[in-house]
Amino acid sequence: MVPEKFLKPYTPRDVEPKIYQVWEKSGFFNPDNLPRRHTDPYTIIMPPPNANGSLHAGHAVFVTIEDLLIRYQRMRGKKALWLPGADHAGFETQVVYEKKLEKEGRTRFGMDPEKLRAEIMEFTLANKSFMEGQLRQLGASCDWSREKFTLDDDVIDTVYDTFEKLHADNLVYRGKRSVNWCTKHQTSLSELETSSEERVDPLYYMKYGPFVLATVRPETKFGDTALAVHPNDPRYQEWIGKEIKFEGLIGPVTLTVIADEYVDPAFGTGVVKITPAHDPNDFLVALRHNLPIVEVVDQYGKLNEKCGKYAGLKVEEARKIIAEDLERAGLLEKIDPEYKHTVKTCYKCERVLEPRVLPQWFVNMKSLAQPVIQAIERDEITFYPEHYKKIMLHWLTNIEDWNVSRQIVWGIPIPAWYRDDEVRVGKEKPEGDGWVRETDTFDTWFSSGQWPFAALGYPKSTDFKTFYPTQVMETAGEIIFFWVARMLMFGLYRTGTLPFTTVYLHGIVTAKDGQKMSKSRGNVVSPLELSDKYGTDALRMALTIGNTPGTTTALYEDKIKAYKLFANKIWNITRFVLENCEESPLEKDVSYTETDTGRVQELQNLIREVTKNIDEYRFYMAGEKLYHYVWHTLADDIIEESKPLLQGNDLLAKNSRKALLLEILRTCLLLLHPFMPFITEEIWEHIPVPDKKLLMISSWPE
RNA sequence: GGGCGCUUAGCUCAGUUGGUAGAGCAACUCUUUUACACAGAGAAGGUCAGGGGUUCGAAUCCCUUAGCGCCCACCA
Repeated sequence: MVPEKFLKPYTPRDVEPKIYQVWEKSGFFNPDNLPRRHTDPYTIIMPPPNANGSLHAGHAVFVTIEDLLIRYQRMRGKKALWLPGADHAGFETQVVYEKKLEKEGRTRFGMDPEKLRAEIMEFTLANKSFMEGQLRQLGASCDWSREKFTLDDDVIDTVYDTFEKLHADNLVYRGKRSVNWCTKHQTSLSELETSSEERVDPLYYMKYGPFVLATVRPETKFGDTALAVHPNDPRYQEWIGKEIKFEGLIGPVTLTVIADEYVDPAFGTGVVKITPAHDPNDFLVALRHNLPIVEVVDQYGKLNEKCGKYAGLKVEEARKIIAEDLERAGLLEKIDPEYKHTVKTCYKCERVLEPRVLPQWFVNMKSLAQPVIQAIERDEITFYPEHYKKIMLHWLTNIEDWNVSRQIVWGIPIPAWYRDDEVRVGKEKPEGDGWVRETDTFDTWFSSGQWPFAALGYPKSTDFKTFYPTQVMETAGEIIFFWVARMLMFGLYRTGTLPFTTVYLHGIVTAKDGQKMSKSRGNVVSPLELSDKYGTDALRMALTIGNTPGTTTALYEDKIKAYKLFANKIWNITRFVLENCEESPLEKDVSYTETDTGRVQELQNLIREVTKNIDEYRFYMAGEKLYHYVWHTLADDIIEESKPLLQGNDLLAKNSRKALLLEILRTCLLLLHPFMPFITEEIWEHIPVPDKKLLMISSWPE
């Protein structure tokens, strides 16, 4: 009897949640529970989604690809572990939460840090559990029993150990450096967390005593601590080392003229005012020449008390007013009104960042990068797509020290203590009185960068010994520097072994018009809604086929609809096979006709091609081949030619064909399972299979 | 200022080491034949951005031009 459900179109809603429960109850997501044949470990560490909202299309891509890999390897007999996680996502989450506070008419500033932290924790944990449900809906066959959160105690301990080791190795230091400060978010940011924006601003030529010099920021002049010229500039030789005195806007000014290679004689007049507190280049000059650092812009982007009557003005207002006053005082020679330059902005709020000199923690990256550069040059890491190798090498080669201090509460507190001029690193308060704990937290990527070994319980756990290094890191190309590069460096630094040897980078998912999905454009599609509407299998196929590594992929409903039809096609093929082959003898008792032998060979070619394509990370091609075979070979040709055979009188041909149809269907389900796990498992339950077990742990066809 | 990617059928994109151009969707014609109308059969559609070169042969390799997009970069 053909089950009644096959007489109706396929309805994913009735099937998917039920099937996921079957899988989860089976325990086979946990590699420890897999049958004995699963010996060699195969590990993927899931990029932990930020627990501050819903899963988006990009998450659906990683679930699709990583689940495909894991299911494939599990079927091939690997001891497959896909380790799920959730990321507290420091600054990102804090920004999301601040927006929520704003909507409620509240603000984080002035809030008790402990209370704020507790509130964000509650928010994050709620999102985390919500997202876990969504990952299940997308069919993720990950081992929930091993799920990690980036704020788990053991993870924090590992992060602290790394920090202490870096400190002991002189690879981390606390120093006053020029950092990128966001006046809205009230924190410093790393170089990667900045964007740049091209601007057209006036370039002011100001008179400084005997000199004229060009600047776009006249408002920082009160923080000047020197003037600089190029050491070989013939125009200014006599001034080098001399002091100049002149009357400024708020009183007399005395500045020494220094010589530094940094000055470009061809720009402006060849004379630069050095304002170390508010310009990163000037800061470096100040370090070389031991210049004082005078802060005149405060943390809110306002001029401070050192600016006389201009105190309290915002930078932008001050600039205009000061330019006018300079003009009136005859101190402005000219203005170039259309000077093109770029400014650094906060990648979250797009406000112009203020360079500020603050005591912060920095990681010396050059020595961490060096061994990774060598490993990449020796091709110990394979990148998909290939050209990321070059991009990675370029970035690692030009890497700078990394500011890991953030002035936000939502993060792992930096384990450091201060007393007068003393600095101690460690989780516990040092002996003695007067120690004050650091209030800054780590850049979230500092801990994320340690995720592969931290999540596996380095150094003591057996999981670490069994599952590290992992096989492949699959993630978004846009976080290659933020995350992938740091994992390689920290992984090698802490464990002596690269955390993975294959990096697969998928591209951004866009809307059909190729535009990036964003709330403001209103073109965001929710993968969960699409899954509800068309089924997860269809969504996953749409995200697999036509999706090549490193390039953007357009996701739109028509495409998903096509794969919903494909699911239905498989459903109806099954119905045909069940209706016709119920009393089929087993293959071993049947000898195939010549035609059917040809069909078996054709099927074997398919197996070979699909296997090869998956092994070589061409999932889109494997998926397309399967789609094409199932629809246009199996359904259109084989089933059509079977009809007269099955109704005819040639018993040998009939039995051969029945056995063939069943074999093809079984093989297709096996091959399709990593792509469309739900419908294949559901059908598997209803067709005759010798020694049947769950499809998810059945053997991949050879 | 460097670096990278893309440009193939109306739309979205494949095309693995060079061997007579592919898929899905859309549009067209026919067909309700007991797996499926969430279907089938058939036809149509491209000088593979332009130009040059290597080769017996190039969408595929090299050079070049143009358009689009991205990343990196401390010049006031």
